This record gives sequence, structure tokens and C-alpha cells, in this order.
Amino acid sequence: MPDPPHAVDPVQLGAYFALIEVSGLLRHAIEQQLREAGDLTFVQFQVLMRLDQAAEGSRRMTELADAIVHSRSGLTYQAGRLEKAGLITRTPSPDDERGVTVTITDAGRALIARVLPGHEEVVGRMLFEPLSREDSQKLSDLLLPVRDHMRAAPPRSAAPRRRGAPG
Amino acid sequence: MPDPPHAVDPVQLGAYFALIEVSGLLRHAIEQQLREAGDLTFVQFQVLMRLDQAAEGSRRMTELADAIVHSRSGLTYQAGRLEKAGLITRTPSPDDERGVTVTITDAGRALIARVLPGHEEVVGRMLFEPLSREDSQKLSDLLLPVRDHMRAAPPRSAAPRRRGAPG
DNA sequence: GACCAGTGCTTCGAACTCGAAGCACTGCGG
DNA sequence: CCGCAGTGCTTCGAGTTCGAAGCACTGGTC
Repeated sequence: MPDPPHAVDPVQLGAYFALIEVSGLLRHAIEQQLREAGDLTFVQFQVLMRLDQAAEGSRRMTELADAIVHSRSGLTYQAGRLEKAGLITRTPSPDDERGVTVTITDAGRALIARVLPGHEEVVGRMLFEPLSREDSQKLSDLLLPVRDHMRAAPPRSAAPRRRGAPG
Repeated sequence: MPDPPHAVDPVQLGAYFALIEVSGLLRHAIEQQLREAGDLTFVQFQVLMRLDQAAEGSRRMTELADAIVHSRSGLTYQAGRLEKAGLITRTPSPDDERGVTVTITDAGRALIARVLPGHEEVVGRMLFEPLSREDSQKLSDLLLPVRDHMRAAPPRSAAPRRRGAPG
């Protein structure tokens, strides 16, 4: 019989396993560094990074949750912690009363600036040391389309809430 | 001044972010499928997979924890769940009374066989659909050395326990 | 203007995670 | 043989995660 539409061959299986392992190991190393350098979790760091990059230093909650691939309730929890630590503020969104706009504070930007060098050092040493400049480019060229492909698929977290039976 | 030893250029930053996003999105999609197909978490699935692949269907606890990049205490917890579900057994290791050998049961193998097709379908669709066969090969060629490089670095989980002040 | 499905965020409870501390055993030095 | 640092796993407590349910508001229809 013919192969199923998306069968996974041994090479792909190896790539898949390596991807999972690499991201796990990398994440673990990063968490160590962030904890020591600024008492931040990786999720918190990612939130601050996204805000730091954003126009006005602001984003909506849902936007952030999607960007860092985290549940909405989990983001609410972490936003609470970050707000308590004075690293972000939460204000009602001007154009939509339901929405909450999260904004990074000066203290938040300062903390990012403080931990970023060590962060980059870890990423450089763990992830890019065995890769040439060309390799890095190739890796980026491979992963960006995959990311876009995954993002294009309807995210489960945004699935419509079912009221009755779905079928 | 010269660049620091492991500075991260914009291309690398993009690759790094894409890697984190891709692994997060992939993991999320996989968790959905595993939950629906066999009421397994991704960690549990990985444990069973590693055991299924292993000689005799057996591995030591520490080996497993390292392989799937999970804390030892977390693995103890999950091993408890899997044992209760009849998917693995835990026995004292013959050559080292301290050690615990984990073995997959027939039920465990059956469960893996049951969820694997759907799992591969998800991985194929999410991760490999936008990649040619050649791309997949390239991705594997890039990630495997990175994995080996990360593994070569002393894993934090295996760091010697400090008894007094470290320095 | 009143309805009402849809959306944005938070609350809630249960489950899972981690590191530190603890216990049991190993294997080397004397 | 005994002591003792080192290792393998589990226990423990605190913190974090998720999805489901709940609340508040929006934007369409009539």
C-alpha cells in the first residue's frame, strides 16, 4: 500500500528527536543562567523580551501568550508576578475594554539589559558553537518556514469554545 | 573592542527564536494528540518510546531522565504513574542495589503501537510538511552535532553535590 | 435599545515540575 | 574489616502549569 500522507522516515525521526532534545537542553541551560543572573524564569524572560522589542513596549495579553507559546491562564499568572516585581504594568486597553495592555517598565528594561549578555553567551556557547555562520543561516532558513507553517495552522489555544456538541 | 567570544548575530537570534517557537508549538500539538489518543503526557510518551527502543525494553532511571531531559524527581513521579497504569515495571538493578531498572510491559508496548501512527501524523504534518526530503536531511545534519555538543557539556543535573562552600 | 453569540482575560482546582534534603548502597582508602 | 565520600533514587515543599468555567465587554441583529 502507499505511504500515508505524512509518514515519518528515519532521517526525519532523527531530526525530530534532535530538535526536542536540543530545545530541552537549551532551555534548561538558559533557565539556570536566568535564575542566577536575574531570578527570572524563561517564560518571564520571554515576556520581557517581547515587550522590550515591541512598539511602545506594549502588547496585549493574548498576543503575548501566542508569541511565547504559553497558555493564557499561565500568562495571567506570570503577568501577576512580573507586575508585583515592578517589571511590567497592566492597564485596560483603550480601544477594547475587555483587553489588557501589558507594558514594560524602566526596571523591566534595565533587568533585560542586565541579563541579556549572559543569556547570549549561553545561547552562543550551547547552540551556535558547533555551527558555522553558514550553518546558522541554513538553520534559520529551515526553521522560519516551519514556524510560519505551524503558526498558519489554527492554534489550539484559539479554538472556538464549544457550546453544544461539535458535530 | 572585539566581539565577545560567543556573540549572537541577528541571523542566529532569528534561528534561536524560531527553534524555541517551533519546539513549543510542536510540543503543544503533540500533547493534544497524545492526550486524545492514549491519555499520555509527552514526558510519559518519551519514557515509553525510549524503553520500547531499548534492549530488553529496560533502562535505568538516571539514563531515562538524561535521555528525555527531565529532572530525576520528575521522572520518579512519572514512573510512579506509569507503573500504576501497568505500562512499566520497576525492579532493583541486579548489578547495583541502589539502581532501579525500568522495563516496559506488553501493555506499554501496545499503547505505544496504538498512539504512534497519530503521533507520526502530527509530527509529519506540523514539522515536515514544509520541508523537502533534502531539507529534513539538512536539519538533521545541523541538529545532531548541536545535540552532541550540548550533551558533551557537563549536564547540570549531574553536577556534583556540594558539601561546603563552593569557592 | 435589547438581545446574544463571540472574545479577552481571570479564577479555580488538579496535576505536574523542580531543587534540596534524605536514605540506601557502593567502592575506595586505610 | 571499617569509615566515608560519592552515587542512585525517592521524598518533600513550594511554585508553576494547564484547561474548564466564569465574568466583562463587544459588535452584530432586530
